[in-house]
Amino acid sequence: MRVILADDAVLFREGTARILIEAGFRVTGQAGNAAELLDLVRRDPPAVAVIDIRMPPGHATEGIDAAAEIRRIHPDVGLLLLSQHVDTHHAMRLMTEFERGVGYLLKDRVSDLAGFAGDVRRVANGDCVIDPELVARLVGRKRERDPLTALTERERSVLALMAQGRSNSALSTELHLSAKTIEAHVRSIFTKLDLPPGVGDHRRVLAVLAFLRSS
Amino acid sequence: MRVILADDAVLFREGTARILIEAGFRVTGQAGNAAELLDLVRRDPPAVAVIDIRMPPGHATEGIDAAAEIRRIHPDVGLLLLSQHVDTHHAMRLMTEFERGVGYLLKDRVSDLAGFAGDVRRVANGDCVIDPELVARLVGRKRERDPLTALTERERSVLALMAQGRSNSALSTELHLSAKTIEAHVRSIFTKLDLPPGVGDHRRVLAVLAFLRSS
DNA sequence: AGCTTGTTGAGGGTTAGCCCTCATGTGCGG
DNA sequence: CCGCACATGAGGGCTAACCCTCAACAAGCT
Repeated sequence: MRVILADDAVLFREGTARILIEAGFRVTGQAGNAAELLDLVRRDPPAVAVIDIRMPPGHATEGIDAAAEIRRIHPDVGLLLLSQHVDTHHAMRLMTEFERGVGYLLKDRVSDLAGFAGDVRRVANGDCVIDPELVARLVGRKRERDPLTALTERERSVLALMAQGRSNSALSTELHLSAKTIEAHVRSIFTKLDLPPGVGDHRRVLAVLAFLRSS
Repeated sequence: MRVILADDAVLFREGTARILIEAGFRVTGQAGNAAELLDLVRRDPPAVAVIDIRMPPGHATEGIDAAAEIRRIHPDVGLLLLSQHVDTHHAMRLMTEFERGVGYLLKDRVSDLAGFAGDVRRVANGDCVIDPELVARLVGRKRERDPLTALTERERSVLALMAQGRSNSALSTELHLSAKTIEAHVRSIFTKLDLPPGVGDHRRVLAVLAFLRSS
């Protein structure tokens, strides 16, 4: 069974390649970023692609985006997404966008090589595989609302940059939006995070704190 | 050359083991936590131990602590510490506590397997190896330890309240000081935390982030 | 077609929080 | 006594970030 690996962390990617080879897979390619991954898949579609969610250049969702593109051009390629951290947003997106042949595992929680190889095969065969802790989180998350779930994708991007201590001007430049648009998003974030104006509050800092608590 | 690996992330550890075996090392043991690591080293001291800094149970500094213990009981065992993130505190501790036969590399920045194997050998041979980015950071950091140590007691109080998302007005009320005094302290905090005015920076948020990182 | 949501952004107005200079008083150490 | 650090705070000036209303377009759903 042919597999392609995508992860910018060389040590991890090369190590995983060797593990999969030992388990009987044929690693037909390795990519360090999303563009290389798409190239490799177009050239020679594997049974399954094992993809790190965060890859260059932005280290945000390039892995998932590439996975979506792969699903579009090659619907039969299984997609196993690996992540360093629990992220229910990514998991939710995966579960809703992909109906079959998809997996989402945490790098640090793969405790058994044979099990891992089995998961890769299952995904290649069209099954869905998801880390059990994520299942629990998703179920548990239904009740307890993460305030950040109320934010749109764009708003979350804006807030992530705010949380890096970026100014509105920097956000405007980095997201290629006008200052007015940034202000509109910031205001919406405050509203959705239930941060009304208060004499004693520094709402931007409070929004950043909410973001950090959620990550 | 004999090597022991310690990392609770099975996928990473097993993959790294295979890479080292291919490079000619003999992996005489693998540990998932610090206690197992110490057991293995005591039983059969290797030439070098490759250790993840963060391991169970606390995922804080168990790797370094175990390394210190190994250096105590087997001073000739090389110690290569691996970390997921740049952390100059850990690096500083390593450089001060261990004079030779020590290395500190970032998992995500190992870009070349042969180079990695070479680093492992160098550490086993008593050399010191450190990620170049960390060198740069350390050089820049020589002067400052924890940035917050430069702050006066009063400034730390002010910053703590800022980090709760409080406004200057609230600080003024809660600390029974004038608005002008609050401003003076905030300005001093920015200066001491080396946060000069920058078009792209939101300095208050950056100061809060520095506080949170330090806590 | 109508409605809703999300994205983008303009116009106009306000102010909290920043910036600078200057100053006083206290405590400590040489 | 002098110098320094810390704490406090005044006067004055500036602007990034906030606030509001309004609007256009696209996509998805009924």
